[in-house]
Amino acid sequence: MPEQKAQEMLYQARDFAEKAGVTVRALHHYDHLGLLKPTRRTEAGYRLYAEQDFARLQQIVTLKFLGMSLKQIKLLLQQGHFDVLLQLQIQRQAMEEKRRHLDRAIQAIHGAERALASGEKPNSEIYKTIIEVIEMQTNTEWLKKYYTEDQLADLAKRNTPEIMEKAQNDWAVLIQDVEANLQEDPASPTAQSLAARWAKLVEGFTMGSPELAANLSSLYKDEANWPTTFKKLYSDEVEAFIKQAMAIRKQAG
Amino acid sequence: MPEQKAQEMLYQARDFAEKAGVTVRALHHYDHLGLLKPTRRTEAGYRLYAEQDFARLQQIVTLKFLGMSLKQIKLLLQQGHFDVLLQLQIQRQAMEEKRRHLDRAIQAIHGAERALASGEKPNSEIYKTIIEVIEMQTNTEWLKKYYTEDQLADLAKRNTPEIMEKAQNDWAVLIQDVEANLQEDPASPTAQSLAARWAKLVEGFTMGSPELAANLSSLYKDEANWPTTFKKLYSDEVEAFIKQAMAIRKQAG
DNA sequence: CTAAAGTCTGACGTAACGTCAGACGCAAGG
DNA sequence: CCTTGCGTCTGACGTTACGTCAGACTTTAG
Repeated sequence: MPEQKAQEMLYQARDFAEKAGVTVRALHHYDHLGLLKPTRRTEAGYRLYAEQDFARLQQIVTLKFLGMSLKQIKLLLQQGHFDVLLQLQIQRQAMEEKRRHLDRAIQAIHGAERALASGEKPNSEIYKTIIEVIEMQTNTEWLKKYYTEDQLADLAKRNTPEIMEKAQNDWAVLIQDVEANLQEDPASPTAQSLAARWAKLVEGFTMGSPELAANLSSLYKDEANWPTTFKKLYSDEVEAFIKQAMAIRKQAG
Repeated sequence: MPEQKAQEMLYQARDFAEKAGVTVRALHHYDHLGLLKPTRRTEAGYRLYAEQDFARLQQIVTLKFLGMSLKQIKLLLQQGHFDVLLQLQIQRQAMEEKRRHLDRAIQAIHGAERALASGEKPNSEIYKTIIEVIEMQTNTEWLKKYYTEDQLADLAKRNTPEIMEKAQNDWAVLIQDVEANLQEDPASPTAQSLAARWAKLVEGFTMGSPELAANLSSLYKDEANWPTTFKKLYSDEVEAFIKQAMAIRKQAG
């Protein structure tokens, strides 16, 4: 229950905490760190927070959402905002690196799930399979069988690591979506929309170059020689479904 | 230096650690936790690791890469692999959530950077601006001015949160790339490739629907009424450049 | 034999609170 | 006036995965 004190609106710990979506214990903690001291205390020592405290708490919560440590936050808030932006940019770069790590881990699990689900690997080799997937992510030697050095260099220049990893994820999401819609008619709008996304991803990789498209095609035909973990990026059902949908798309298109 | 002991190859702490890319201290720690005990000890108490220990250490490192805690790893390794896959899937979901959080934070910083760089907001309002960006991510009320409920519902159904966030990021990356190539001739291959990516993203949003494309266009024309943080997703220079490149693209294509 | 390196076992420090525990404050009912 | 019940306060320990000493050995090269 908020307290009316003359002109000022004061909040007790619990109300104040709820208003900002944090716990009372967190308030204690911030107080302890000198990060946010309540405006006033009652004689008995109860913390009383005012509106201005709320603004500060907002900033703290926000910066925490952005991944900053309380120590950094304290520094930023006490030394004013003359380099907050720079700090944020540094912070962003750190987070982008974390995201790359997460992406690789997620992809690795996805890859292992597929390899094990396809039954080509026994469940007992789960660890080996995961390690293979992880190594495949950083080792692209095998691609040289299908592309010239020039083409790979060109791809590498155009596709930064971030874009590559995002593309991998795009594929994973799309394949999931397709799998969830295998019962659809390949001519249906849903299927056609999936086909459109598929075409878009392929084009995103070849970037309109017919040579690349040709090599990509030869790569896919040579399934027998792929590294084990690349096998079964998608199931035969998915392949068949997309093939049909694409045929209809071309006809319509 | 590895020790030759009859038929067995034994490694001392440091060599073993380096072989696996961890620190000696980490080995102590794992030993302490009972996660990885060395095969043997010398009389003086020096740890000696064998090949079989290496396999186990590999698994530990791998699962750690996948974001598991040592406690979880210990459980998994001791109870055999009969539900490792399930654990991995659970783990993946947790990581995907972390990824979403990271994405939102990164986008928020990006958004604030743009808003501040464009000079429409004074640097002193940096916190307010960030909060606005974060709120805009979860509040799409303003879009209703341009799309019908039906269209928004349709978009929401087709574009899961993950896809939306990824798309936002796609745009950010592309815009960065364009900015880095403003000095190019809009007819150059580089520029045309950027234009292709641009068109692809637009199509990814409208999914081929002419109504959506029309609404998107009207949204962009009504720049004056966008929420502040949506302003200047890209600079006027970028807009002009892409306009030219797209014109040439249409002509050529 | 000595100095330089490597190893061992504690033990404290880190980040951001969660979770008691023990003591006190405050308003309402008996 | 006293008792409940609920809220708050101040420690203080627990958590995670080691990093970083510190003090005492062991091993090895010269």
